[in-house]
Amino acid sequence: MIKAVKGFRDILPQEIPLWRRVEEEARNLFEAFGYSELRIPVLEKTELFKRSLGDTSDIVEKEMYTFQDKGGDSVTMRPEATASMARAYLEHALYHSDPVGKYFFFGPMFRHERPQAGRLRQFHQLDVEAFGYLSPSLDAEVICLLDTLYRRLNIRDLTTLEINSLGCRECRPRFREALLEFLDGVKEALCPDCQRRRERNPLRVLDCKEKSCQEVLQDAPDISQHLCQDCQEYQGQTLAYLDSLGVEYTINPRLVRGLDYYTRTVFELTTTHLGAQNAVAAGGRYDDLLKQIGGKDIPSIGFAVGVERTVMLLEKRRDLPQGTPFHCYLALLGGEATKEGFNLAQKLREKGIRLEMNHQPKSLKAQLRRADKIKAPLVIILGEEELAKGTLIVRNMAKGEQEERPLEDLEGLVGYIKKEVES
RNA sequence: GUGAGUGUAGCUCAGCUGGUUAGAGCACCGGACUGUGGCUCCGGGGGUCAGGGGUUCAAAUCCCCUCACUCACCCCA
Repeated sequence: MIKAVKGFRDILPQEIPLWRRVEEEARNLFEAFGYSELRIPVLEKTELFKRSLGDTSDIVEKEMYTFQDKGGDSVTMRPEATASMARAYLEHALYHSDPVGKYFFFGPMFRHERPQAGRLRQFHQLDVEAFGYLSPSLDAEVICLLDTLYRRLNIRDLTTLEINSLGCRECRPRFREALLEFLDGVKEALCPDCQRRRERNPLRVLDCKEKSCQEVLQDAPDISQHLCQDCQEYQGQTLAYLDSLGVEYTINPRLVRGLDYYTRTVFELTTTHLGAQNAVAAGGRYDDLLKQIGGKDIPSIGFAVGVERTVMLLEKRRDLPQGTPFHCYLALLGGEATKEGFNLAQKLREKGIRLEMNHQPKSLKAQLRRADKIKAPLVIILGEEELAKGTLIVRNMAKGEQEERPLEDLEGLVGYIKKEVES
């Protein structure tokens, strides 16, 4: 049997209500905060991701779905949305019509990783980007948006918000130097992974999970001590805005993000409820990215929400939303009644009744059993007897009562069904 | 890419140190109740025991290989 590709999965009907809950809550909230939906393509030129994520990042080095299209171009299925959003923003010169561009996106991302709990090769992100302003109140607003989303979803208490500043193009390199110097002195004591990180992305050594590394790092330089005056003030103001809103967060000077393009404010929403994958949403400021991919020098900030992981948190709650219920089930007995019922079903559906009908010659018992299974509150019974009399039976399943009504009175029937379903 | 674990019905699993027709619960279909659901009782369909090879009189069970899935490392949402 042909099965789905590894790391790619179906989202079955019973899971859909939770997905819709997340999507709808997010859309409403994003729009309330002034963001417009912008839909980006699945495929981009490979170059876009190489330039934005950095050549040495794991995503670019080994996780991208990259191939040659028929024209010979190297193209890549997007592993994240920010680069594409920035590209679209620049390509359409949206900065001409408005100094600040606030956009959101929802869709699948692709990374060729080994799947495990909370990690798939095709996964979904909700993505929020604000292009144009370098302003602490904007940073605080973006973080507050994320905080509000999880409070609305009633899972904020399952998460922790961590914030840090990575510095700007002035002070970040200086910190990097200081860190490299320190790591050079202790390199023997580092785990093999950190030996490698030291070469490729030294900041990443800071959040190594290895206990021995964390001990060695006790005396590592602290980024907050290396921030320039501007960055320090910027972070101070951002945090002050968050404090004034009462957003709960912790400052984590060891928080570094995996992607190269981040500057200044970075943040992560993590959880301990999802196995080894603890990041639920994450983002930060990327003031140099737009220039890096060949555009104008426009400061920006954004974040991405892992939808599967968020849905998994929602599943921790017992108040799961149900799917859309039916109004009624149409049970039919006999060939003539089936023909008549087929037309009746369409008439009722045109009137807005959510109706499922029987399609196979089955006993009334079997049809009622199915009506019960799909939780239809009402069953319309139309058999040869009713047809002969020009009537039909409407049965209220919860009450176990039923009444006979004239077949011709469609308006009356619709009104009756709606009234019964309400009660 | 590395490591570990697990593969028996649609789902969750039992099947002891090899022993005859491979089981249960749930789900599905039907009957008891010829046209009235849920509860109960009874019955039914559904399995190349992941695949291949080996050991043996005999393999779901032991050995080897392959594949798949899961978890973890790595990385990240």
